[in-house]
Amino acid sequence: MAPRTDTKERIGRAALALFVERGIAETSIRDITAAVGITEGALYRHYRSKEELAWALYGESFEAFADELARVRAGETGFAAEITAMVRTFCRFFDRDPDLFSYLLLAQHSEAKKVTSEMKSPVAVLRHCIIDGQGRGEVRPGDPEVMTAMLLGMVLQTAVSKIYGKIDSDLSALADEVAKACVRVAAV
Amino acid sequence: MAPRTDTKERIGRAALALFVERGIAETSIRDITAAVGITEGALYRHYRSKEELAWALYGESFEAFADELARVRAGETGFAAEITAMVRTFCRFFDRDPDLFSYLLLAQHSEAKKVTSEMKSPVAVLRHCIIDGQGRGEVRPGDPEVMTAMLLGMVLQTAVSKIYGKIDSDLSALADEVAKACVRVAAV
Amino acid sequence: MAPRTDTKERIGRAALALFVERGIAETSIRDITAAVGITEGALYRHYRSKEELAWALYGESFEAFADELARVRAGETGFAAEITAMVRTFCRFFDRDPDLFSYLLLAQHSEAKKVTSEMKSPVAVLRHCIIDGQGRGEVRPGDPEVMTAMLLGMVLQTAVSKIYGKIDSDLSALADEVAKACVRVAAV
Amino acid sequence: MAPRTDTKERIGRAALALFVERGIAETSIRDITAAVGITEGALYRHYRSKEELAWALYGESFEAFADELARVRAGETGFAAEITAMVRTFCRFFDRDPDLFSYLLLAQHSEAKKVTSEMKSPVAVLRHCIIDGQGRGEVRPGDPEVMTAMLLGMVLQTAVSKIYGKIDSDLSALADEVAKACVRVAAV
DNA sequence: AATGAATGAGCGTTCATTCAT
DNA sequence: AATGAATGAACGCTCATTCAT
Repeated sequence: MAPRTDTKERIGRAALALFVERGIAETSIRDITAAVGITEGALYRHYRSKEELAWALYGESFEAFADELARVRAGETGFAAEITAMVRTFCRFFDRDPDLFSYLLLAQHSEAKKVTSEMKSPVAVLRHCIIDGQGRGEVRPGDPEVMTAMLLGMVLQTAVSKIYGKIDSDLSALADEVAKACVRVAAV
Repeated sequence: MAPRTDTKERIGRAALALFVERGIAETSIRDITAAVGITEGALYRHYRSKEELAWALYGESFEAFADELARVRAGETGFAAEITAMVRTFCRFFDRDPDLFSYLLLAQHSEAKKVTSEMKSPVAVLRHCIIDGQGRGEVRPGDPEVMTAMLLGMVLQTAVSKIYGKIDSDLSALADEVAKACVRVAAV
Repeated sequence: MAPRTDTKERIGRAALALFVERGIAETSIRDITAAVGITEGALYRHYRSKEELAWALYGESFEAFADELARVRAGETGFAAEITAMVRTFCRFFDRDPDLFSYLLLAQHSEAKKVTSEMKSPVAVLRHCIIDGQGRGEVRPGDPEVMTAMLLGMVLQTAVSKIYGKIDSDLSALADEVAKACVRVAAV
Repeated sequence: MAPRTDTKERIGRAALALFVERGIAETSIRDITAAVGITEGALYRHYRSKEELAWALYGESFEAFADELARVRAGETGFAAEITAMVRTFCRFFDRDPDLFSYLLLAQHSEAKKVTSEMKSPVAVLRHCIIDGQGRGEVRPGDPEVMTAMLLGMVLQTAVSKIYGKIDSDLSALADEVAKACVRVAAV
């Protein structure tokens, strides 16, 4: 069952890096396979199309991250503790694999449309945290969608600034600062 | 001096709508000219290339919005009043021209790289507001870049949620809620 | 309304010759455009796809020939006279444009499936001739489909033999011989 | 000496069915091996190339059928008896294995060119039958190639009509009708 | 200003075939 | 015998752009 080669993974990593650097549409199959050191036809043994490749990279990480986020949240009690742990998880994810995080950000405009309602979503985990917090009276009332957007925005835009080189430190070093800001925004 | 026709503007509007709907790379010159009702060659009388078209749409609005934001900020005194007025301006801009706002958001990954330091930038206006607020002791100390990212993120991600249909109300109706959240995050 | 160039026609002639010589699938767009002396992209201004090109070449001639055949038949009275005139028309068509005739023969396996029931068909003209002849008692009774196949086969296979170089003379020179054979097969 | 598996035969049958259904060029090695349930490389243990496969399928049956036809003809005396027996043989062949018969018909345009003069050919058997009939004064004089084409056309086009579903009955049920038509065409 | 035919380069993809395992 | 990853060449097609009219 173990694959005989790691070509599929090498294609995935090369594609990820190029997609982030240039954009998906601006990256050709030839670019990817040249980076891996294989010919174009070889890619199609591992991915049926460029679209499937772009989606596989997105969907797999998207759900894996949603799982991790849900697990982390389940280990905490109370809104403040939950959101803090989740922000730390976002930041650690970014620091560990900036390309992958950037791709998830970048691909929002193309791949996010293909996310089905059955799929686990990091945003849904955050939204549930907020809704449950509202239910317990820990989070300000109001449209949870708006609160979700605001907290998410704080985290993601910080990551964007880091990507663009405007922020020097690791995101993990800023995690508690961002988490506290989230609490100030959301807590009653 | 008056243009004999409004073809250039019609190209701009059609391109904007298509760029937002499908993405820049996924929109062809043919798509645009077909939408306008002219032939492909005609576009090149008005824009020298697709790249120039995409950039003109971005850069012009980008600077115009920065100007408006700076003007609005200048009409207020104190961080809370300034940020509130600016958030309202963001929201009004979105409600007035969602396509244009979306384009500015979407084109971040491609066009934003071409923004020169001499150009006026909405983000710079926000950053100066924060730095000045810190100078007056109204805004929490710390890396202003991080605070800028957080406030910007709250506004932009709310707009993204609106674009994706997760939020029903006008953004303007949410402006004060978002502005207050910004104050909670930033104020000492 | 007159076309400014004859490129579309030149593409059609070149494609026809190559399709007949090598087969449709074995002829590439590059083969065709190289034969015409244009680049590949230029072809697509005149035909939307290779499939449309292959079909246009088939369908147009198919219906035009059906029309001619019907007209010729209408000018005669009685089965023998009708079939004789029609066989002559087949033969004259072949001699005038062997490539086109061959293409109609060759494309039977691919293009004929796309013929809709609303389209005029040479075979239908022949079948009606036979059915009407049976109605007047001039043609042997029996499944008209079988009789149609037999008469058609005599004409077409003679053309095939001519294409393969087994027959030297013009097909028109053989028309009356084939027509008489048809009468012997079909007449009561 | 006995083959350990029947893979080669299974490849041949699958290829035949697909070639007839879609055409040779439109059928890929993958299509064939997927239908058989083996991988692509495995096919090359049995056939050296796609071309050889297509040709083997054609040539073997072509000569085998020529043999059968010659044998059947040898069992009869006189043109009418010979042609009748041969037409019956054609029809029985069709009814027994329509895919194979169709393939022989379809591959005329590609494979027939590779038939060498040393090979036995069904058409040659028919032509000899006609020439000998002419020699005995039983068959009308004239270019035997034309007569061969006409008789062959009657049989083959009837088969084509059957393939296309225009004729319902078994071809064998029509054999005597076609044979009599052949006699009317050819006999003095 | 606008047309529309044409260019030339590049795209995503498929294919028959090879070969180490 | 069979696997399946890989090759290398070709394919149909689209694109941004140019230019004679």
